[in-house]
Amino acid sequence: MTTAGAGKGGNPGVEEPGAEGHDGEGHPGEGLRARKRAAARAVIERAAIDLVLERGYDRVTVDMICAAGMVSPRTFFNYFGSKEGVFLGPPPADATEAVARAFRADSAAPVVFALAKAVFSALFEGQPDAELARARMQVVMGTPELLSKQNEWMAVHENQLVNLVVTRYRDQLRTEPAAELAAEARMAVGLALAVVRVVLQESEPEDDGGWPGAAAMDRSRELLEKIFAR
Amino acid sequence: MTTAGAGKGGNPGVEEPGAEGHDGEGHPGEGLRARKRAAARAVIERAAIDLVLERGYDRVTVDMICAAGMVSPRTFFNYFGSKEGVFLGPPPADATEAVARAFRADSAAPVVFALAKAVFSALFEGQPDAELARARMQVVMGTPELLSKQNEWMAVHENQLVNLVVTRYRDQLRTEPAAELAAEARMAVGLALAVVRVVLQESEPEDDGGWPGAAAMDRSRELLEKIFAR
DNA sequence: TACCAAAGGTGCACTCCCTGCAAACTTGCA
DNA sequence: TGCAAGTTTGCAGGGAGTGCACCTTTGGTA
Repeated sequence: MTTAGAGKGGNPGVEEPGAEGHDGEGHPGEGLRARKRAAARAVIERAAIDLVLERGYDRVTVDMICAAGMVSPRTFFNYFGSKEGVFLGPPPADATEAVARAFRADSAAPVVFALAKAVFSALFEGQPDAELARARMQVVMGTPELLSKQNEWMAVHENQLVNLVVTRYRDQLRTEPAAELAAEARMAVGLALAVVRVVLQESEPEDDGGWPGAAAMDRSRELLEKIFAR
Repeated sequence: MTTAGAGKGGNPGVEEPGAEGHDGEGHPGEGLRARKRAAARAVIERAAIDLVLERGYDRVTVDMICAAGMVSPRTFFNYFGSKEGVFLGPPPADATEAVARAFRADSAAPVVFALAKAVFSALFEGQPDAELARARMQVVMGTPELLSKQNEWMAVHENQLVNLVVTRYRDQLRTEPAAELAAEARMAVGLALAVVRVVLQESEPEDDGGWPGAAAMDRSRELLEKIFAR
């Protein structure tokens, strides 16, 4: 959605065939239709990731992925909406809610870290296949274009995150004028996303397998304090 | 550089005709050749910006810009390398050096703010025509795709910025192991870029005319302190 | 002043991403 | 078994971006 096409406008144009979004495998009793879809999806994703891992993002064409995944290009676009889509997973719509949930769940941590953690868990949750998730990560981290899209992803939802934070401020009975709170919230969100980006880049793909969890987060916290201590 | 083309790889492929980069108007005594180039460049940029302001980014095609700017599409790409290029200005290569200079120049301010300020000045410096610069800004801010590219721009050069910061740490006679310093620097850069992004978004296009200078920066500083005070 | 080599601009053909549309094919179900 | 809804696919086409060969303009020179 960056370049071609006449009347585009963004991921919204991706009207996935079935109803329930992006499952990893297709729950057993969901009808042949749904299972087939999920399977096809999985095959294509796998093919795409392997291909890119092997040849690099821009030496892989959509046609290649389709050949390997045994679908027509048209179907590919029906599923993922764009070449990037197959690597970045479903567009934010679904994910934002997850972030909100995670954020509200832990009201103890300082805003910035609670937020960062929430974004993280949203980024990694609902991915049943750890190996696949890691491979995907590796691809995204290693491809500036995709990384950039990831960030865009975050940027698009900055507003919702800001609202989330403002709400928390309100819950903390803070009484500054709305504009003040919003400004502070915006900055907090910016910082949180920065933390996410940094941690994401720190963590090498050949890690222990899990995703950068509390450990990395604590470390980044130390760093922040150090930076601001002077 | 996001979508099309076979063997691309990035802005690098933009081999501008002349030598000296992107002047706004062409210094009087530079030879007819250079002056013409600069003039053509200016005309195209102006046309592009006006067009987008009027119709929105993705309702403007490169062909339209070329028609308005009176050059062939091929020439357009020779000049700017991509549709985005005409709005984002010259790719980082030139700009990074400017950031480095600005950063080194003020060693008094805390790292994060010195860095943010430096990026700002690099972003806006060397643009003789304030009105044009503002219009460009307006376009970029109002177009997610372009905004995302801006960020990519920053991301690509994060490493160089990190080195810059590490060097400063060294100058401050800090003795932590290299890895430590690098990690801290990376985080600092991340924060600085976050500040830049936030300030950029805060400042509305219909501002007083200048670019978000020290004022906004000071404000963001207050915010940061507030956020970390708890 | 006429001429020439280099620099720059263009047209052309082609690759690639992506979309709308309608035909063909599957599946779920009565 | 038959049909309606759900899916896949082919086709045609638009828009970005590139390599290449050719033509025009400049800058300088004899």
